[in-house]
Amino acid sequence: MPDELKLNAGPVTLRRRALDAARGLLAAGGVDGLHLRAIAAEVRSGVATLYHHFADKNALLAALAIEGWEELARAIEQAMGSGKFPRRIDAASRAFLTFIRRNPQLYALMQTEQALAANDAVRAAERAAFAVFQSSFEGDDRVPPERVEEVSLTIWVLGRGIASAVLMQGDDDPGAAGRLVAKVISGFGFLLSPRFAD
Amino acid sequence: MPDELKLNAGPVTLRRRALDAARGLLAAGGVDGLHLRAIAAEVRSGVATLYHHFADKNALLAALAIEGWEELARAIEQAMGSGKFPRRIDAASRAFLTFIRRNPQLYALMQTEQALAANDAVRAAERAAFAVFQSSFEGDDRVPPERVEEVSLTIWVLGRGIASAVLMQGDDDPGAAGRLVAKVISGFGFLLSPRFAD
DNA sequence: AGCACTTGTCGAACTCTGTTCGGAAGGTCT
DNA sequence: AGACCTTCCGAACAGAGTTCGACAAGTGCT
Repeated sequence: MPDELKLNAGPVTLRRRALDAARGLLAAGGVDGLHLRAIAAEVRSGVATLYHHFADKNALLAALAIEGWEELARAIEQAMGSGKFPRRIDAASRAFLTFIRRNPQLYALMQTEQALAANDAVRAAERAAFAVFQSSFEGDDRVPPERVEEVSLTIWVLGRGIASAVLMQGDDDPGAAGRLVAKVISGFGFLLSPRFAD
Repeated sequence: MPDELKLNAGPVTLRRRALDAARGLLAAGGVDGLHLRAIAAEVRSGVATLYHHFADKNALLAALAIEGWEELARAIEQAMGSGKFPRRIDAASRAFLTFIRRNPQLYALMQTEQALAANDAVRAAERAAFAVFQSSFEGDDRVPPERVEEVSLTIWVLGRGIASAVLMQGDDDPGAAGRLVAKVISGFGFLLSPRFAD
């Protein structure tokens, strides 16, 4: 994680360091490889100390997920403003896929950790990220305002599916993930084109 | 699980009973609530005994997932042959969504359990199920043969995304899942229609 | 200064998992 | 009868999250 991506300013508390360490361990070993004792060792504290900064392990994972959604939202926002794509939805979608490719384990946590499904704060952060994504359709004359929600939701959900499929692929073939994404995008493009006459 | 859905014939071995018990516990409490001791208690055996029928817990989960993919493949096949929909892809998609709605926890295991990502047998079962799904496009004149793979993959992945989104929703609002699915399908339909001019 | 209270810290212990070990019971060959 | 294999199990082990009780350092009040 380069410094310029860290918008987590403020004092470097133990909580902050623990979250950073957890993020590193998460990227290295996935959720299953993320243990409190390892985090504690990384920040040179006792395990019990972590419980003074997080209610329990789920709270720590939730904090991680929330920061993930916020980061994704910022990435989408920034991509939309960059003007590199003629259509903002294309920039937003690309930012989404880039985030997944760069933070697969973090995104897996954000998306599939059942223990976070009941966490209101996490879901609020996800809704906020989706709202940013949805805003990429503003001013797009191809979809009328009353359709924007369902259309953006469809693409958002397709993105979730792509992430899910990519994550489930083994790491044996490094190019497999890229080819899979390319196929899906190509297939989607065909379905959107007039060649597909319903 | 009604009896007519059980195509797991053969002798009622302990392995078979353990899998059935596991499936019940899975549906009740999710993967996180599935413990070997609970399974052992359910089939009235010792925990160690389970290790004579499964190499470890992952092997048991893998067996569960494989049966899930096989069951999904059968459901899709059956739906395509029923003729209730004019287009076979519609029947197949419907069967997919029905399976997810009826077996959310099992599908979550099949789709997102990282421990199964490296299991070849599970992934082969998934590929087989996808092959059945893909066959629903045979004879569909809207998509040329060379496009069938990527188009069916796109819809398959969209289904994964829907499942993922539904599973992440809390259980607080029972109708939320249905509304979400409806929105996505509606949005997808709009994108496919000529009204969406790219 | 003295005292109470809060905060941050930690080692040790507890519970609950998956897992392994050694042995017992029962069948099937030679 | 003896050797072997399969199936079974209680007990113990190791590794996770979690809780407990205590200690140190600061802060505010008298």
